[in-house]
Amino acid sequence: MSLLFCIYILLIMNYWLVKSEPDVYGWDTFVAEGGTFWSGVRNYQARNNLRNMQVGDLVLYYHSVKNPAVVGIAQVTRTAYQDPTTEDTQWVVVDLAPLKPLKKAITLAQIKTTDALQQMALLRQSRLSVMPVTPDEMATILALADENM
DNA sequence: GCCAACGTTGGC
DNA sequence: GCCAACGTTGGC
Repeated sequence: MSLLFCIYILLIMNYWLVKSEPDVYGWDTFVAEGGTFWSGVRNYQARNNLRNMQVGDLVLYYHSVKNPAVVGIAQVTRTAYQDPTTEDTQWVVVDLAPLKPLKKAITLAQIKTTDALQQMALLRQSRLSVMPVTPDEMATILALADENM
């Protein structure tokens, strides 16, 4: 890949966060399966976020309810298409594949006490299950997790 | 288990 | 269009 192309990819890349309960579909299961179609979203805002995902976008994988924390990074491998788990054509899924676990999981408690993360949708819209993450927020989380990507 | 937040449904 | 009732999510 040319340098210009790499720069272009970085500029158009978007960052996201998806929630899953570890007892329902945790990171380890996700890794064991090598990825999945992200089904079951039945909320318009979350659906719209799924529709805006592009192949290659990085997705923070968040465990909700039990030990709430960002635990890994996934990558979008296919853009939105009809959710195969319903006949209703208004719902979509994307394909996600695991990229890597975070060296250090970033707990919700930690996010709440980090100044640079106070504006995260995770804190402001607690019930949203698929949400955008800004490049600054992404960089902050990766730094906290000792990741240099 | 409790409760706050909030999206949806349905009566008017 | 408003709002009460209700169901779900998710933190604690």
